Amino acid sequence: MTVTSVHDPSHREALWELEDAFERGDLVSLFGRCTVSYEGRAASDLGPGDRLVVLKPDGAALVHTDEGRQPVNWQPPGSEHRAAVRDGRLRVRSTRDNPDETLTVRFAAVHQLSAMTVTGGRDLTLHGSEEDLRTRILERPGLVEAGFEPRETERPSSAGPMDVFGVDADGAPVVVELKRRRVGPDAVGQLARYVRALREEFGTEASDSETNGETAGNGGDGETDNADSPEVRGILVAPSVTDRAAERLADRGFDHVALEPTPDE
Amino acid sequence: MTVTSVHDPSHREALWELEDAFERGDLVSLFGRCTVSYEGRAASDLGPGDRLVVLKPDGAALVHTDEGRQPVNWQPPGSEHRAAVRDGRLRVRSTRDNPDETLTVRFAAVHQLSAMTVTGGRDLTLHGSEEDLRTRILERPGLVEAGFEPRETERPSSAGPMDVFGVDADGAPVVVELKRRRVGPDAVGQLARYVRALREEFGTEASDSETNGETAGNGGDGETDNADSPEVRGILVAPSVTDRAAERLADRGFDHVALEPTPDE
DNA sequence: TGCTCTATATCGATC
DNA sequence: GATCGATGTAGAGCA
Repeated sequence: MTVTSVHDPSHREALWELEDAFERGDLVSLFGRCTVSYEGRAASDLGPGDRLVVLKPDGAALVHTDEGRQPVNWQPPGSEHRAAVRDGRLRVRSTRDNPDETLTVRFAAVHQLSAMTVTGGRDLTLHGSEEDLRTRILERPGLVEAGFEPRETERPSSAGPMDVFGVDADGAPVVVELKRRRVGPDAVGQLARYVRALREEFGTEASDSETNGETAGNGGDGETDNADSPEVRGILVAPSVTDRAAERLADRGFDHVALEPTPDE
Repeated sequence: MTVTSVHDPSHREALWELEDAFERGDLVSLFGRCTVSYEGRAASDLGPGDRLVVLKPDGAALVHTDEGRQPVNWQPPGSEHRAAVRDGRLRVRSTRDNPDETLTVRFAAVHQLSAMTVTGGRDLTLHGSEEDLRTRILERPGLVEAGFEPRETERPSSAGPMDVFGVDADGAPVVVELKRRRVGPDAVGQLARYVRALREEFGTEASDSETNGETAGNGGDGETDNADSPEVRGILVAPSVTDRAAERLADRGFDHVALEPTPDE
């Protein structure tokens, strides 16, 4: 059997089991009444109470109460677990460097200790991510716009790599920013940086009159020195946008295409 | 004992224990070989392997492998846990609405099931940097205000102990409330309670026109001799404050001093 | 409820 | 190692 389990062990018993489990590289689950203290980038203290402590062989440590998705305290992978008995009580300590951080759990009582040697897959296949959205657009560019032709993904620019770069039906360059979910104004800012970078790269001659029928009356106030519609277009592809984001899109003359990462059924 | 624990239970046995644990509002830890699937904003599948499943009475569900700080799959608080035996195997499902999401864990074998009735505190005091902030201020009172003199820390009052108590250049009493990070209106309320308590304690003439007296014009810097200014001053020391908090500070005639818990480099 | 911002964010890719 | 961007981010504050 790959699982060892002790109920209401003494502190010293718990220590033995813990050390064995560390040795074996087991995944440890520890129920008990304890206090927790953390010192590092910040610091925290947690008074006595019942908690679940998880110790992973990769160095991760988690302290969970009965509430919340997040652990109340934790240590990331790469930390080092040590256990000891101090003043007759089990103490579990997880430390790491850079930054120097220490998590200490002091047990008043250990209710249950279980350790499992883990076998089997740990690779998750996730669908519906931004990666899926990119794939979907590259396979069916018409979803973005009739006549859109993707030319490059992760195309570098002075503002960093853009998600998709291509040309529209008129041959005008298009920057496409992909978001897998509803977005706020920050995404518009990101798109704007790419577009600005490309305009600078292309020299930004003001030849224009692309007659973008859908750009809702690009008012004269927003742009710094581009009096006419931009040579480089920006399209934000996301399931939806916030009101504020829509305003900023309109200000800059960008378009929004409503698209989910995966087709709806 | 508040902990129940079963080793290598049958699927039906595990089901009973799980249902009892849900009924009691226990925190559940479940070791076993299982597959996991998730459907919602995205979708994912995880093949057979040994994992630790945590089920919380607030609806949170976590699936952990032996690696990483993050659960490989999860459900946030507010979800609903259900357990059943299908095809002779234990199935745990956690669902929520808005968005509609379902997490399903199908067990090939349950190695260990533990459930604990949780008692005790769950409130974490993230104090560390505030301690640093206090130290920093005590060592360099001028950071708060020119001429400020700390007199006492954790000075007791009817509203509880205040972070720092002192006097300003004019000898007026000052309550300093420390926060290690950006704060909202609640911190202003806390500061106000301390100030009110001190005013009562000092028997200060009831110039409690604090709500309408001097509003914004007072704050600033040259509070050398404001006849209207309250006898007891309040200063909130925090890296930054929300807009709402700033309004309340102004309303009460308190000051905000922007200060990080630790010096910036 | 929805929106915005912060986090001991975590995590991966890239330079 | 440092920085940048995505995340089923989670969680708090605020309208």
